[in-house]
Amino acid sequence: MSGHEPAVDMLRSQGYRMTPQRLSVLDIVASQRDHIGVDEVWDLARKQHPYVDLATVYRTLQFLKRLGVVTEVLIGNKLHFELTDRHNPHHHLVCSSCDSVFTLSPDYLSEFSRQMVEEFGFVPDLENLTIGGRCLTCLQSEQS
Amino acid sequence: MSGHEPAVDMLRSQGYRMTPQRLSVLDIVASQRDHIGVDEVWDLARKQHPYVDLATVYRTLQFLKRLGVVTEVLIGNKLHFELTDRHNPHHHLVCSSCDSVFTLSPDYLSEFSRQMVEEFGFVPDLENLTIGGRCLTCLQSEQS
DNA sequence: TTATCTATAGCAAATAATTGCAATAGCAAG
DNA sequence: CTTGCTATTGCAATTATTTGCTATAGATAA
Repeated sequence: MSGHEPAVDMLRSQGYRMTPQRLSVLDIVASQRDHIGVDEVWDLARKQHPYVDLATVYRTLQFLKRLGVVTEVLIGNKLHFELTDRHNPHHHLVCSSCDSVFTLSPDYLSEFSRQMVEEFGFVPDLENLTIGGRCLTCLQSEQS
Repeated sequence: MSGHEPAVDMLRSQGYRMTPQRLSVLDIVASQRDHIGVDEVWDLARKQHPYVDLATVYRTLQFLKRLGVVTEVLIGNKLHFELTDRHNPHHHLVCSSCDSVFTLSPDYLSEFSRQMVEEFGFVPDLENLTIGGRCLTCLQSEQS
């Protein structure tokens, strides 16, 4: 009915519960074309429910992130989220000057990831990694 | 007298000012063996001055970070800082389970960095990048 | 020295995100 | 359908960080 039945079953089998609030947050993130800020998720969620607490939105997003359902992107100093795209995985590059977000093929970091695991037993969470820096446009428009 | 004369001159020549607060924060970070949390910097700074505002500590640390003098490390969800070590540059890997911090040679990401610049004109700030993930110890002690 | 310019500090308030606790409500079992 | 267990919510408070504004005080030049 909402298109998330497999996810719901998966949750239940793990001892988690599917609540209207969670379903709502998931639907909202899933229906975005792009990543969305926490406050925007909250605003949209409140249109569906008489009241949804902001803390619940935060907790739900972290919960879905832990399950790998959504991906976190740090823009400026606000958290954004997008539905994890298993068919088109990518990393995020964010310009600290203009907050532009660029997506990057995982190919660029797959060797790095492999090395971390192999040499140090450290499994990096590149899925939710935001790499900060300066984009071409901002670098060019900087006097020095 | 405090060992930061070159830095002070550099600041002044750029139009910045060296204040007792800034010098204090710099000294504190520089005297740590390891990275240090913002609140700890604040506590130590207040021992040197009758009053130093927490906002000043935050602003000073961001200021010094922008100049490349200190490096930011995100541990858990608190910012830590360490003196940038030009002779032994490194990245940080942080376990999201136990908050252990591992340092990593820049060699592992130099090729990646080069590619970002060359292919996208994006200059990543790997200096202040914290890579999250799970360390070997935590992975082993996880039931599943 | 003294005057001047303006970067910086203190302060208070705002913003972002997290957390503890008691009440509620999923959901599995009977 | 009812019951019981406990995951999850709402709520309030807390923590972490940032920001706007005004007064202060570095630093340069007269």
